Amino acid sequence: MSFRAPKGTDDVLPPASHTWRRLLLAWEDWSARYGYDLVLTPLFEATEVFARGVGEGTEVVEKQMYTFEDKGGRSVTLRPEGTASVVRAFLEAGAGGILKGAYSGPMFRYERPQAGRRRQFYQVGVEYLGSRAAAADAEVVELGYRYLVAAGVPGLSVELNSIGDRQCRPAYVRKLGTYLESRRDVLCDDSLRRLETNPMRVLDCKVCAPKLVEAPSPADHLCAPCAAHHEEVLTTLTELEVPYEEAPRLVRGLDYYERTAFEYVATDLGAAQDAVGGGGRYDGLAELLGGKRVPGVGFALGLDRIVLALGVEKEPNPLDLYIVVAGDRRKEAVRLASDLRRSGLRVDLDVEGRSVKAQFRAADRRGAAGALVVGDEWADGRVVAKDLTSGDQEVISLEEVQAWVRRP
RNA sequence: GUGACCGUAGCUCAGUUUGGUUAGAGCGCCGGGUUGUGGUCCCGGAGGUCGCGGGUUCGAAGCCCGUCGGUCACCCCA
Repeated sequence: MSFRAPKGTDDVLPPASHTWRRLLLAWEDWSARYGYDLVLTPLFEATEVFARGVGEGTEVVEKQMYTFEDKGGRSVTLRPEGTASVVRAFLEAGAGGILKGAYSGPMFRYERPQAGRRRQFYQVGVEYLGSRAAAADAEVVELGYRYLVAAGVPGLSVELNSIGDRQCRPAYVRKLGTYLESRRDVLCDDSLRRLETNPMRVLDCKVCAPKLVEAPSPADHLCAPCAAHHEEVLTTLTELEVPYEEAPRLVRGLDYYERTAFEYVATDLGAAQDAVGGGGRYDGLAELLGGKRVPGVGFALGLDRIVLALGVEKEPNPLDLYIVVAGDRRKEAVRLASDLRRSGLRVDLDVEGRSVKAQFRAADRRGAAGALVVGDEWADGRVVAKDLTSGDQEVISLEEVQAWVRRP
C-alpha cells in the first residue's frame, strides 16, 4: 500500500489550506455581492454533455477526459469544466428567465502534470444565463477582476477580445485561412494541423504568432451587431474602472465561445501556465446540447493557479484562544472551551494531557492570540489570561473573558 | 502523446568523483532544563526497505539493466 495521492492530484493540508479556506470564503462573499446564487451540479455527466458542449475537435474532449462506463453500461465523464454542466442543468429546469449561478469545486482532465496543471484541479466560476446584454459581459468580467484583486493576486491583467459570432466569423475564418495558406512556409507543424481543424488557434501559437503580425484580426472583422456589443462591453468596463488590455490574438480553446473572450493573467507568475482564469460568451452552447437557444456569459478561475500566483504565504491561523490545562482541571477546561466556542470564539485546547510547557508551545505554533490557563485559580472562578504577542498576563474572572478577548 | 532533469529521515540536502567498518547535517517533531508559562537558548530522543526489482562483486546508497514515481517544458488549458 502506497500513501501517495494519484498522479496529478494534490492533498491540501495546513498551513497551505489556510490560504484555500480564505479564497473559498472570499468567493462566497464576492459572488453573492454580485447577485450570483449557488449552483451545484454532479461531478460527472453523460459523456455527451461535454463531447457536444465543449466541442468534439477540442484537445479537452479528444484526449483529456476521464471517461468510463458505469455499471449500467452508460458512458459517463468526470467534468473537465463547469459551464456545460450548468447550462445542461438550466435546460433541464426549463431554461426560463435568467439564472445567475456561481459554483466551485474540482474539475478533472487527464494530462501530464506540471506547474499550474493538475489532473484534478479546483475552479470557481459564474454563469450568467439568459441575457444577451453587454452589461452582463461587463459585470462578469468585473466580478472576476474584483475577486482576484481581493484575493491578492500580484501582477494581474485582464485581456479582452471579441471573436465574432456565427454571422461574421465564417467569413473571417475564410479570410484568415487564405492568409495562413500564403504563409504556409513559416508555420510550425502544430499550426499546419490547426490550419485544417481550427485556423483561429494559429493566432495563439507561441512559435508562429510573431511571424504573423500581418494576420487579419478577428476584432477588425466583426459584423455590426458584434462590433456594437464589443464596444459597449469596453465602455462599460471603463466606467466600472476595470483596467483591461485589448488582446486581438486572444482566442479560446473551447468551441462554444462567441463574441466576448477574456483571460485573467498573472503576469509575474513565472510558470508557463500563467492564466489564472478565462471565460467568454457562449450564446450557442445550449443549442449544441440540443436545447433551445439560451445566451450566456461566464468565467472560471483556477484556484490552484491563484494559490501558485500568491506564492508561499504564511496565512494567519485565526485562533482567538488556546486553553491550557494545569493540574487536574481537564473537565473544567473542556467545558470552558465549549462555552467559548458556542459564544462565537475560535478556541482550541490539548486533550493529550501534555505538560503546561508543551501546551503553551502548541498555542504559539497554532498562532493563537491569547491563552487561558485553567488551574488553581478556577476555585475562585478565575483564570490566567496571557497575551501571546506581548507576553503580558493577568488573572481575570470568567465573566471578564469576553471583554479580555476584545481588548485593544 | 513528446522531451529533459531528478529519486537518501516529515522537509531541504550532504555522502556517489576513486564501490569498503554501525548512512550524516540543518530545519521540523517529541521530551527535559523551569513538578503552572510559548516564541530565544542549552541538553536529550524518536524517525531511514538509500523509490522498487534484478544483475556485477568478497562487498552496492554508489556501477549496469529494467521499472515505478516526481519535477519542469512542449502540446493544451483554469
